[in-house]
Amino acid sequence: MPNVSDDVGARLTPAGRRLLDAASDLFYRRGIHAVGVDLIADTAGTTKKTLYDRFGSKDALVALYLQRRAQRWQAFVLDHLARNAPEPGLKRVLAVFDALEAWMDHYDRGCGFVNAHAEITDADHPALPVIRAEKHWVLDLYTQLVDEAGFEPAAPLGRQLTLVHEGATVARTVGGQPDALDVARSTARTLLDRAAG
Amino acid sequence: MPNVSDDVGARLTPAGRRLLDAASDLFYRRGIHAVGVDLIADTAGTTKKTLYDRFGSKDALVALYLQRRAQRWQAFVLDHLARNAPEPGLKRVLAVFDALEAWMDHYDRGCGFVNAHAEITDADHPALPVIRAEKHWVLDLYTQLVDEAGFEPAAPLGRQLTLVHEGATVARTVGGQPDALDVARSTARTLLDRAAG
DNA sequence: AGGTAACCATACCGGTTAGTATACTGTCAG
DNA sequence: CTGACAGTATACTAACCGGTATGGTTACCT
Repeated sequence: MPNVSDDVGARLTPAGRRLLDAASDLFYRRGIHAVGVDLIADTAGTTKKTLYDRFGSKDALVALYLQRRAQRWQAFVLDHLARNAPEPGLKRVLAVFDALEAWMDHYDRGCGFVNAHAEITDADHPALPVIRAEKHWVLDLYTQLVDEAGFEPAAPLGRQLTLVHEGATVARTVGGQPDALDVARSTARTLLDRAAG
Repeated sequence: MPNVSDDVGARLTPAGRRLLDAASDLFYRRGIHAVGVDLIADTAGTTKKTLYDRFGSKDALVALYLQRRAQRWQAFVLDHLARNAPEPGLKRVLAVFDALEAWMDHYDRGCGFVNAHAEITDADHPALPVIRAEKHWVLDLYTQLVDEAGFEPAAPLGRQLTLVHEGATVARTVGGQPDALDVARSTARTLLDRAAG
């Protein structure tokens, strides 16, 4: 079952929170390599000293940025499902695509995890497990929702819907197709319809 | 109709060719921001002077890298189709996913265009039109193949298959699912089956 | 013979990179 | 009272960034 733990930034000091907020915004909008620690410290209204006292390294800060982003994204989806489609079934599965569309209305630079993965080449980077975990969470979410909706076996259908989900994200941002999520929903409906038939 | 023009690097001088070769490999494997012009020149066994004499700027070199990558990818797909599924029909549509899988056997860092898009934030960057064009080419390819296979209307089905295509690329690399293309093929088969029914 | 394109080598420019060092101020708890 | 913690401010390192400048050497073309 998808689970969302406590907020990553909950135990941070005020300056630490400002740093993580500034870094998150800058990393997502301008990329990781393009944003230096000096800019992060200046934007947060503090100093590099405090940044390294709190987070130890830029890589750790990057990992924390993605960890908190994953938590917020997951909480957003679960909240959307609870509000709009609380009962198991086909409608609840399709509501994930609505949640993705609503999420992307606030973020126009695509998937922060895919983007981070593009910039990280070091196999030991602490952000890599976070990225993998987020992708796994989406797969598990679809698989579980499909299972709860009564489809059997659920795993293959969950994997198919995950492809559509990721493809829609790329098509909308990189491909420049504003209505990519309409296509995704129609695709998902067809796949679910077929599996039910 | 998908078209592939002459090789981008055809008119380059020997040193220019070495520079573009080195830059292409480095940009794809390590990312754009992480690779400096000094490293490119050293790897190519030449100097920065020659790099700027030939290409004018790093941005222009990036655009050329993506342009040539798009040409090679497109030629690879069309060649694969001509060899393995020369006749219009369902098999020819599905063969694109085989081509994608074969292509990705050589490249383990995902879609170079999605990765480049993640690093480029300047709206005036000369590489952006190249990225858009590549994504558009894939969409046109699927739409045309579906049309030639007799599906009507072809456009919606082409868009659906494009989502599956992009999603499989992300799932295989970022998601760490080695068999993502098996899922993509089964998904595509279902969608085509459904549209034919 | 003279021009030109291609190339190599080196040095330089101002600015930025991640990360560390030093020194000082405030607050709060034992 | 004292030590620990959070913070600010500034300076510093050594390396790297994209881009430019200077100067010289081939080779080919007219």
